[in-house]
Amino acid sequence: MQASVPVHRLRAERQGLRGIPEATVARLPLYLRVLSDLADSGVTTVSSEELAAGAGVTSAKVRKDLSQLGSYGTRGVGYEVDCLSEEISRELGVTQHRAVAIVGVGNLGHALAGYGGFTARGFRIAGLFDADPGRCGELVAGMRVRPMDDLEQVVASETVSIGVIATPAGAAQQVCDRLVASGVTSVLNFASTVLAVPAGVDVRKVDLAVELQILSFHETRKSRAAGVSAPVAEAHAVLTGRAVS
Amino acid sequence: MQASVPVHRLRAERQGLRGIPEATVARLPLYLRVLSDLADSGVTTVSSEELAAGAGVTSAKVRKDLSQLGSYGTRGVGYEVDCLSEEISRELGVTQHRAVAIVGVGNLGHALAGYGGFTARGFRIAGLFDADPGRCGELVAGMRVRPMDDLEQVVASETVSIGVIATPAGAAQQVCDRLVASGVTSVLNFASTVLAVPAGVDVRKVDLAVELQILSFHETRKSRAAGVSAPVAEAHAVLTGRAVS
DNA sequence: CGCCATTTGTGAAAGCGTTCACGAGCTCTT
DNA sequence: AAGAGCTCGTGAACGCTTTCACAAATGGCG
Repeated sequence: MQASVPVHRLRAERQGLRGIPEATVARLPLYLRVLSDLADSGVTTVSSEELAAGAGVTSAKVRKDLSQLGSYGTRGVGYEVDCLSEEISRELGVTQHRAVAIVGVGNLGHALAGYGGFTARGFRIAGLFDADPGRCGELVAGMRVRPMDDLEQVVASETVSIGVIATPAGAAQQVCDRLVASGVTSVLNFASTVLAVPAGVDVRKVDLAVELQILSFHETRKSRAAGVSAPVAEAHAVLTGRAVS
Repeated sequence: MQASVPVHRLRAERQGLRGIPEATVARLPLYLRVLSDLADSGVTTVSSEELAAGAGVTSAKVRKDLSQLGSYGTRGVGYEVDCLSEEISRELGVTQHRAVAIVGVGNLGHALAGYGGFTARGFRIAGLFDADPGRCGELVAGMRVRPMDDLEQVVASETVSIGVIATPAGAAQQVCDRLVASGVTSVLNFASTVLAVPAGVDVRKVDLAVELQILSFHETRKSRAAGVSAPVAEAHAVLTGRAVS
């Protein structure tokens, strides 16, 4: 029952051809945002040090990350903003505007639909769906909420590749199954449930309560430390410089 | 400018006394949720295997994680649900209901205020704040939106330790500074900016656009693999079995 | 009571990710 | 043209995380 499937060949393939480490992939969007801001400011070149400062990481990390994509920097000068930006966008696949379906138009679904960051970063909301018939037809962020019955048709016709689940936890798995069955191969899950998906489908989970609990842990650590010894609190501060998810 | 502050003593302290690894801390909330569900179902004991299935991790991880808190399991039997649940809650510091301040009551702020998961997991919303005077006084999730001027007073009188930033990126740093100056030592940042904070303050960042971009990367990887060679796609599928954040 | 099935707890090993340190290469100045 | 100064790219070292494998401990059963 241990599911120790061939973990061997995995790395062989990953490192072998075009193998970019997960940790690097998670930081590429950060660099991309900084580059966008720089481009808007008219800056044409940027050093790894500056890029690092903007993204909240170390310059060594920036250089190593970018070296994974190839050599797009110039020694003694830095990176060309436009060129690098384009390169990262291409690697992330955000040049082709991907279609996204949002399921569940409650509080969170509303927020997601109205969130400008999605469209600004190369994503297009192909549809909003809700199981509640009373909510269907409602206008949210300029789009009409559709019934769940339309899901399959929209996913297919709009070639939706990413599904966002913003439903209550109880409905999440069922919704996920329908998304996957319709052809969605990536899921962003806001419900506090672990989703079971077939191989080949990616799931990322965002749980707000978890984030708060992690912060809470460090809070209690800080108060404890304060009552015991000062250097602990100090050392802790250093640790928490990185604010990655 | 490199900020290579004493990274030495850090681990010395972390491992030394009550040093729980970050990776473990990030999973404790997952276990806690599963335990809550089990308790609601009337289950009294649980094995590492079951707990692992519920949390979407491996059983080895569960055992190693829980062993960090001490020995709360019984060999041959498993863990006692109530006992373990209490132990984790205590370690995370969610037994004492922490006060949270939410700044920025736009789309996202609304969603956060109305999100039941916060109060259900031991957090209390001490106040909603917005810079827009037109929005102040408005009722959101049964609470009145307060002007930013009230921030310091509320943080102090309600002993708010966690601040949630749901403002536009432009205002985030300024809001963060005010929160920290008022005494907040943990920040959950939804704005797509890197926040500068003094030592001793924790920041966690949640960026929805980043999550989508990471998924987009894997999508392009999948399509590329499909067009190039089959085994790559297969290996990738194995990789993505884990759906952790 | 002794054995067997079960499951925890944990060293040891392997895998990743980060940091360090420095050579390589570019630009500019003299 | 040569040297100085800067910054990228990268192998090597280090530390954290995960995985593996198994001894230790428990409960049940004959």
